[in-house]
Amino acid sequence: MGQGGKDDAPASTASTDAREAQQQRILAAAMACFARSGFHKASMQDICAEAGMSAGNLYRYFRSKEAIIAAIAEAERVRNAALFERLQRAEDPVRGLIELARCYLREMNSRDAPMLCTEIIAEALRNPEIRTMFERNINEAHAACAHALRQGIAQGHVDPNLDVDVAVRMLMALGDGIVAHRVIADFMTDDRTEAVLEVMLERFLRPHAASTVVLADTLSSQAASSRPAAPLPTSA
Amino acid sequence: MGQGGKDDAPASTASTDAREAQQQRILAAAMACFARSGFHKASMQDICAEAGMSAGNLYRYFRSKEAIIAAIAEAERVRNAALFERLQRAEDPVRGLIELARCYLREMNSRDAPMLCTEIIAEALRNPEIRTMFERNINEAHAACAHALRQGIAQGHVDPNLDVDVAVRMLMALGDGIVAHRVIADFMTDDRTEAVLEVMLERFLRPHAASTVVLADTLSSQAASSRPAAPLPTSA
DNA sequence: TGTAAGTGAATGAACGTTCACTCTCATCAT
DNA sequence: ATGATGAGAGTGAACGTTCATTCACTTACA
Repeated sequence: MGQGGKDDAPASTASTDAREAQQQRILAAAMACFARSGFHKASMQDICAEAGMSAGNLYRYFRSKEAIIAAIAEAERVRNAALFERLQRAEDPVRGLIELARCYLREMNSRDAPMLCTEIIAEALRNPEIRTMFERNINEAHAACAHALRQGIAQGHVDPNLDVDVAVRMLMALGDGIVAHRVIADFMTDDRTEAVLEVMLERFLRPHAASTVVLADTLSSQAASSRPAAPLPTSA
Repeated sequence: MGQGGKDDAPASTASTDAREAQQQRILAAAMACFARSGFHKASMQDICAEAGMSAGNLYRYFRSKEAIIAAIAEAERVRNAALFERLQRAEDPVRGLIELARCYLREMNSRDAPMLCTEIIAEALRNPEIRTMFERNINEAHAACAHALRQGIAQGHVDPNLDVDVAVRMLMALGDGIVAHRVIADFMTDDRTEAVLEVMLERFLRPHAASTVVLADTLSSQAASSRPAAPLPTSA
């Protein structure tokens, strides 16, 4: 990312670069193994073999298996931040979300990525330490999408009757679910999936002519007026 | 399901009933353990302890850990069949799907059920044997929903421009995703989630006044005319 | 008394992690 | 030039645990 030059930074980076390169090698190997077998079934020996490295040496770069998972979480967070930055720059938040979904699906097109993503979710649900590692990622995604939606409401691009926080979580749930189902349902090609997804988001989010009255309960009206009840979880 | 009477079937069921009761006890214990720890981390000893039973005795009822998982898959399949039967009897398929989603969310309201559900999906993505066990469930769900949607299209309740197979998979993905996210996002109460979900399904599935032109590509038109390209997966 | 139900210690394999060790190579007094 | 030095890179056998599964055994009932 940062220092591109060769002889610019004088000292203390010559060996640090090599160290980070090794860490990256281990991370890539671990992601492949975790995707293939899950956090529990993938053994450190598997990761060592995938990284072409002995066990003893691997432990010089990561304190434990858990530390590797934490590093994966951080890498994912950084990668996602780029997606959300593009969303914030979008004129129309709905189009921005559709474009974000497109990019996300493209990134999740490999064989490994969707499996790792689903494994992370499953493990986060039950293991508090893993959940803590990825909670920041989820909260940042939620905050970015919710901000985009509220901005869209203010501009008239988005239905003001929507329960923003729940709607955002629904979209995140949809994304995670699609990523998983695409592994099983091979007829969900990029083209077909993106087309249906675009229709879904447009219809769901856009303002409606007050015909479908089902909305506007006490719940959603309260969410539209002031700050909603629970912008981010962790409390009651 | 079947034999309800007490003295109807004469022989060979007196001890068979006790055997099935034990199997159910083991299954319930296993589901709790799998939900708590995942398929790999939950040990047979854990399941034995949860079921109040020794290891040797448990193996008299299930040949292996995998056999327990297969039995869980079958139990889920039977339970889901009841939901889909109600869907088929619904006059308006959209309302039927909304009602199905409501029931599904209610069933997934416990602490364990969503975790087990997500664990199943994660494991099905990578383990071919587990995938085979649950593939029938997924295909039956897909078939039931797709049939309902096509019926709804014929009756004018559902947008005929929808790519039915992809749309169905999207709804299944949404359901699975919501179930998982509700564990993390405690603000997704039953009320708020059901309200937003109803809006989403209504807007997504209902026929539209041809204003949002985004649909009607070559893909979705082909899916609307005859049998779609891939009603069920497994092939190219 | 025979058959099904139930026990729990034992088994070998595999797990995450550690540790005593070798190898590589820049440094520097000689 | 040379060879001693020592720190970091890398190795792989070994550790104590835990795993799924088995089996010789006891208990309960018909």
